[in-house]
Amino acid sequence: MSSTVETSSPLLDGLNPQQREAVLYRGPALLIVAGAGSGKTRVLTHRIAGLLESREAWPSQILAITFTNKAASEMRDRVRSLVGQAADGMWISTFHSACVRILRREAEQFGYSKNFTIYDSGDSRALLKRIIKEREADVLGFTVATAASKISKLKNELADVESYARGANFNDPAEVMFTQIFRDYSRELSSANAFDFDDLIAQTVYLFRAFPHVAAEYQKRFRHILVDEYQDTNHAQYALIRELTKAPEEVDVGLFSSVEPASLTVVGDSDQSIYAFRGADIRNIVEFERDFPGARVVLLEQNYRSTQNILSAANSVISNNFDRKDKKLWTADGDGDKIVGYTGYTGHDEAQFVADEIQGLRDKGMAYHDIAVFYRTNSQTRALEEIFIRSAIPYKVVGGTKFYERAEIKDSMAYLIAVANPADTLAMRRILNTPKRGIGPATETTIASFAEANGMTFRDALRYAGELGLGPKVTRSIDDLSQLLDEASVMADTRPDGSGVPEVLGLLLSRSGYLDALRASRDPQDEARAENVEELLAVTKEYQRNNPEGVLLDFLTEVSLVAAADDLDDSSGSVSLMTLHTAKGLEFEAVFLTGVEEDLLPHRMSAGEPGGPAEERRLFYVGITRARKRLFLSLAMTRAQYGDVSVALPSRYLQEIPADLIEWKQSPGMATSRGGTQPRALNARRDGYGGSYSVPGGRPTTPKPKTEWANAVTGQMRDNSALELAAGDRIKHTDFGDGSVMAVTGEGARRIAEVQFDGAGRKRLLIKVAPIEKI
DNA sequence: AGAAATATACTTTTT
DNA sequence: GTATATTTCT
Repeated sequence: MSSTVETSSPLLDGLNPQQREAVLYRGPALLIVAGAGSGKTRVLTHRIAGLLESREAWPSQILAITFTNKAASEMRDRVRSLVGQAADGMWISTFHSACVRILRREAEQFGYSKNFTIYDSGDSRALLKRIIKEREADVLGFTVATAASKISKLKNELADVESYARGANFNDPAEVMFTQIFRDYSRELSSANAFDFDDLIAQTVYLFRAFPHVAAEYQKRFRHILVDEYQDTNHAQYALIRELTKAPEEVDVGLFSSVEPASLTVVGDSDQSIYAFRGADIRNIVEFERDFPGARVVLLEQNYRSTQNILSAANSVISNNFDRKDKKLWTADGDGDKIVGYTGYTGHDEAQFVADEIQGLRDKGMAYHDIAVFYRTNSQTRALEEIFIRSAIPYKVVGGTKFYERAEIKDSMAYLIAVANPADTLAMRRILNTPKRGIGPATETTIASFAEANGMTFRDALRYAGELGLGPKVTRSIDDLSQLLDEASVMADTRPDGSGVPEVLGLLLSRSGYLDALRASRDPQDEARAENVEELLAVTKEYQRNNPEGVLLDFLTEVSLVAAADDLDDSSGSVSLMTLHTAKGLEFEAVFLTGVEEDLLPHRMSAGEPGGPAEERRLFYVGITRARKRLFLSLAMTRAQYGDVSVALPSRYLQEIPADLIEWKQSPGMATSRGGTQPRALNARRDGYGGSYSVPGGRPTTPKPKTEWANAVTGQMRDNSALELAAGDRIKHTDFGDGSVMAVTGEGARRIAEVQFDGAGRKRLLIKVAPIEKI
């Protein structure tokens, strides 16, 4: 059944024995346990190239699933550089893109039409908001967020309304209500001819299970299925893979199935599982060998990315997670520089450190695009951006508040959706009175009830404006809009003079008066909005240039499925800022991991979740292992969040790194000073995790007294809560020198002094913990 | 209907 | 502090 072909080919050059085995093994199932930086992409691409080169598979028989579109195109490029044009017929895409592709082809099999549109989470939330309001479900404690996450969880478990209702407790009014919400939501989605993100996977599984002849087509077609980041697959994705790797059911009666199940290769690392909150089930990878009996397992532990110091830190952090197979990353390339640590006084101070170090790296010849700054939450970008702008460091925030979430962009997109998928009432309602054309809620209701009474869609009801008994002005507005949509639709379908998406959007934006309304507005923000809309026009042009054959629906699909990491441009010449989640799968010469504080990393929200702190530790591990040469860990003693300032403690994970790996430019020791005893002293032994903590009970070996973790050890800590300060006082700060107090605000532990320093400028200081004294 | 003013939550990570 | 929801006013 299985064999390992012994050959020597360029595809094997420079691979270590384990990598070679992973490339060469042939059999029904292969699990590659790939530690961070162990060359798994290389292994995957060489494996694919090997299959193509030896003619074991045609390109069209290969399905490779990656986590992001960027990873997909990278993989395609690398296979192409190995085998040339043969790479072109393969399916290399994300789970979601692959499912869209299948669903578009098969939609008509089960009551959808192939021009369905995709609801992003914002669309889902908007729909749920309306449903919850209509049902007055908020009195039972339902919010959009709770309903959305519950529905998402259910869909990821492949539950639908009926199966949920079967198990529901009808004596519980909340469960009855939720069933109704879920039912309304599903009904609205299907009547809008739309899928949400979770549907894309779940409905594909449903399609395969309900229509074995459809499933058989794909089971026969795909002979080799490869899945990257397998540790982050959820149950629905797992089920999809299971369906695809079943032996195709032979339709001809009485014949043996002559087609073997597809061969499955999965790559993953349970230590990098960071999407449990999204339904990822680590058991998928842990129990792979049980799921696929006879599976071969190959372990890749040699690391080709990072220095040994970085790897040692990563190993020692992750070893604190119990319930994992022991795995140690190692490199043959030497220790490298020490990890640099810094404790800022505030988030701004921390950002300043990052900016200064980036300039230092730059002076030594490192390019900006080789540097990345990571953080746990998106809101942490603000301080970084402010300082970066002031320091003239070019940067790009990857992901975050996205372009496509802006209202003006959603409006423009809604026009396109209304043309591509007239059944999508949500989009229709959005543009109905955008720009203002005198169609208010009352008119909207009239149209909706007319549509319902006559069994037509909302869109078609617009064609009967004259029969709604409305005023002449409103009737005229509706007519105009309806005609504009028809014209745009004809243009999109027939593409006169080679026109495409940009022309359709241009027509809609100009004839609807939307763009003019923005330009004519006296709200200064509308100028920026108009620019954003023009930016979207530019995006469509770019799209059409890259995809001359692409139609409106293709454009909409692509936009719906972009991942945060997709818009990362390697040649941009700027520093990349992103969340730790977005950073997965990427690598940089130098990495700054910021905000390494309790309540941030691990995030306070994770404390209650079972397995939360362990998942946060994996997140920290992922961040550390992105770095090739230099790693910087930073935190702040105080962090400003929405208005007020709170005291921050160093993350528990910091002490899990051996002390001799970190060189503190400014340690948390003098920074963590708090009043009273310390229930969570920095190097206190913690329940369950005895492991390695970085600070020995005695004196740290760091030379400067400033960098000692002194307070945690000696118990001497600063507590200035008794310090009286008023405007006009002179003070001395250990870092900033002498200065004058300009103002004191706040009360008790929150007292803040605004100080004009003679040498260091104006700072706001939290008096309780500031290293200051009156002079 | 629409704009302006005031109140009110909400802050984890994302395909 | 921000974005959104609700209100009040024109």
